Amino acid sequence: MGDIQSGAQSALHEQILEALGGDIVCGRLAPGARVLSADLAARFGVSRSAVREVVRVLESMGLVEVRRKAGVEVLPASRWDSYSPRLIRWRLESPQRIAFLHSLGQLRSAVEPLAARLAAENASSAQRAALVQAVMGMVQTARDADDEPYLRHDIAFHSTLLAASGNPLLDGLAGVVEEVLRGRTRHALMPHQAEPLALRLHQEVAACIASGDGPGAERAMQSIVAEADAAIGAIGDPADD
Amino acid sequence: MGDIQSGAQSALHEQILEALGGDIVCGRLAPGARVLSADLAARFGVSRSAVREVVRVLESMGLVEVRRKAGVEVLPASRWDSYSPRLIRWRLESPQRIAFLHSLGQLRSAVEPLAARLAAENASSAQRAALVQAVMGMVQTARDADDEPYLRHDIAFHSTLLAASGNPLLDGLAGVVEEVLRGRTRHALMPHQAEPLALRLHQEVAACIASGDGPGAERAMQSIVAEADAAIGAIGDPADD
DNA sequence: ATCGTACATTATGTAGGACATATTGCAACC
DNA sequence: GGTTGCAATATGTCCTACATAATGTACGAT
Repeated sequence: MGDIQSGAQSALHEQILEALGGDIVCGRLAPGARVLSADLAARFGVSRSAVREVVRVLESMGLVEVRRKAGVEVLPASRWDSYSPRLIRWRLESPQRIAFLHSLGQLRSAVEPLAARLAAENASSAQRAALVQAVMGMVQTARDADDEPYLRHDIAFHSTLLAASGNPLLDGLAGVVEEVLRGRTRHALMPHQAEPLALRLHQEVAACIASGDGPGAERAMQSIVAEADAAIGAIGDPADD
Repeated sequence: MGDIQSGAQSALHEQILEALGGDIVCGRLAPGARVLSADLAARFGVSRSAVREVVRVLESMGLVEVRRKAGVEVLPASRWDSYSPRLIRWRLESPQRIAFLHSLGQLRSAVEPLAARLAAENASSAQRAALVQAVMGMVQTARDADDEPYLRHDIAFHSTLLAASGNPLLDGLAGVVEEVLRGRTRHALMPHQAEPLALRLHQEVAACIASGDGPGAERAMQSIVAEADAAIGAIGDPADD
């Protein structure tokens, strides 16, 4: 809420988008609430042009609906299109973050094993090498698993795997998975040291894909996602800031 | 391309969004291409404001990136966020429609069986009843499976099932699945009469969910998606308009 | 001749006013 | 009391003006 800081020059609509979107996703603007775009302009201290662009984007994400004469109406969560990376990020910043991470975990448990099997069949040799490389990077940085370098290798692993599936829709989930991994680290849901089991499973997936063992890759990836979801539960449940 | 028809009043930006988005997704505007927003305004015969709103939405979907002084740049498909219902629709209208439907089929083969199992565990009694109801509607309209009433029941079945999973992210795929079913009908990829096997499988899923049989629902749903994907291949491959 | 830097050009970012238009809600009338 | 019509209002669109930042070029130095 409140005014927009005039620190970062330009990207004004970006800031307003973040503010408004965050307000809606976190529930500070409840579904059914109506706001007049003129009021928004006044509240944020910007022109109507800027507000209109923001509202258009929110509308395209299904967060709001704009009705002539009635202002913009906040829509219920069921109408949001949940796979916009921005929306994912907002949800990971909302108080219901833990529940949402579990939903993401369930989705990954269905999608990533399939992607692993397809990757074992379709990956290019460069991609197979990149997967092995990523795992090596994870092992080398495992002592600080809650730090940026480990995160980067983890992201590279999963992104490469999804891309290697050869299915553009599975690849399209790379951004979502990345937000999950980032959110997990950012919100201190990662152990300081990487789980040895997790590392071993990542190695196995990479090895199976390298050798073209689809079912093996699928099984190992199932274990990865199950382990990850369990870890969030263990850490996240007590300390629910 | 060309000018915007002045027939439909208002919703101007909507029309431009459809035109521009379609051009990009169908490849008429190739990735890497740069357009000046002033040129766009001139081409469509509208003001810069309208174009700006459209460009913002396209940017939020990852279709374009706007660079100061360099105009808007069309991004490669890997950058698009693939799950926007609009984007799905555009892709189903593009020449690569058949390939995309197979990608969607793979995704559904991972997601919908999981959703069916979860639905068997979590569905409300109203949802269980709605599923049975939807299947009954499909049976009754099965003689014109390529027609609107059958389509409506089919959509109701899958949407209800995804919602009943209790996972908002799976529910979030309802729009995607709906576009698949609609696209399949619109582009004449449905048989005139419904496959008896498909009907029987839908009945089995509904029955399993009604009785709380998760694994059974999962298996039957696997068969549904496999059958659907096979059907598209059979019809779509020869007649690839 | 090539590289680096400084500047002018240029297209976007933002603001704000103007008019058109559709929807809402009230009021009058049947 | 229900229906029709009118007026108020907020959005849709357009236009103009100025600020700003990035690009590409030209100049100078090495």
